[in-house]
Amino acid sequence: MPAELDKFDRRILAIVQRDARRSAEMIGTDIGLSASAVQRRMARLREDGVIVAEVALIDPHSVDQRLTVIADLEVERERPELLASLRQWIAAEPAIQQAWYVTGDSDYVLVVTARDVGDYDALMQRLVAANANVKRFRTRVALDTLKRSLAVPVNATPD
Amino acid sequence: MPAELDKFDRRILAIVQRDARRSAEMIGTDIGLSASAVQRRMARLREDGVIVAEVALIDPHSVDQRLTVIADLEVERERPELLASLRQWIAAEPAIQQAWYVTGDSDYVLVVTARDVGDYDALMQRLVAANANVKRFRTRVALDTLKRSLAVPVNATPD
DNA sequence: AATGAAAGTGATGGATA
DNA sequence: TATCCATCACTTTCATT
Repeated sequence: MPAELDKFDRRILAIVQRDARRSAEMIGTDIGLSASAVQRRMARLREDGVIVAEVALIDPHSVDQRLTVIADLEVERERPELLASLRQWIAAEPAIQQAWYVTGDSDYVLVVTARDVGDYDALMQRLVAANANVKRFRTRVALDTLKRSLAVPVNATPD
Repeated sequence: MPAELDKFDRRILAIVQRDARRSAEMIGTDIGLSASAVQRRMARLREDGVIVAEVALIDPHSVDQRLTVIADLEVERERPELLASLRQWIAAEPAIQQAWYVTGDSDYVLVVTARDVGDYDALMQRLVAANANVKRFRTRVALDTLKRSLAVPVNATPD
């Protein structure tokens, strides 16, 4: 399960998590491996779940999603049976991009995308109406997005 | 610049932001278009910057990044000349996946990935040492990641 | 202007040594 | 692992609507 990753695997990961369209041949010349060796490794990395998915990143503005909001949810800890349904609600809502259960006074942190404040407000009203255990939430509007990625440091030169 | 997206474009986006490896032919049969039409549209969506990138998503655990932290930074507003260097510092730091300038009492929200608490602590000490305008920060450790994506709702059936 | 079909190019994923 | 080769996917061209 904790797949052993060597130097080559890590270099492949470093490349494809920036550009998944790059051909195996180009990656191979970059890292000093043949194209088929790169392909084999990528197949194994997918198989092992190291590469979870390959996705296109869309500019939110181009699809009229101009607003990003960080929402902190505070929930009633006394009703654990409602937590599962809150989690399902979050999972099913496309406007919620990311969600963590966190330490500190507010229990969940959400990253929400919306057309405008009205759209966001409607979403949060639906969230509160559908989840009785949400005590309150705090809204922080992103005035500027400095960085937006899910890339992870892979330490490409350990060997 | 605000590219006009029709029903087909939106359906393509809905698909490729979940799976960028899907062939143009399969997408075409799904949405009722030929493979070459799909390819042409995808080329245009890339050209217009609607598709920003196509990337592989890596499981953080498989590369020993077990910790995700939401860090709220509070900075001195009085020294705008230091803000630019803070932004550069954030941009250059691979452990910081996402960063927003937000409304509310803490000015920046960061999503940070790290091996463990020691790794995270060292990062934040470097951040504070390198950026004199950072007054304080708050750390919230993600105990559970419910959702992790940059997918955006595309409203695939407006027409 | 955008489509679908067909031809040409290039990448991929096997088998083999 | 690298090389070879057949297959698949992508890109361009072109005739059509």
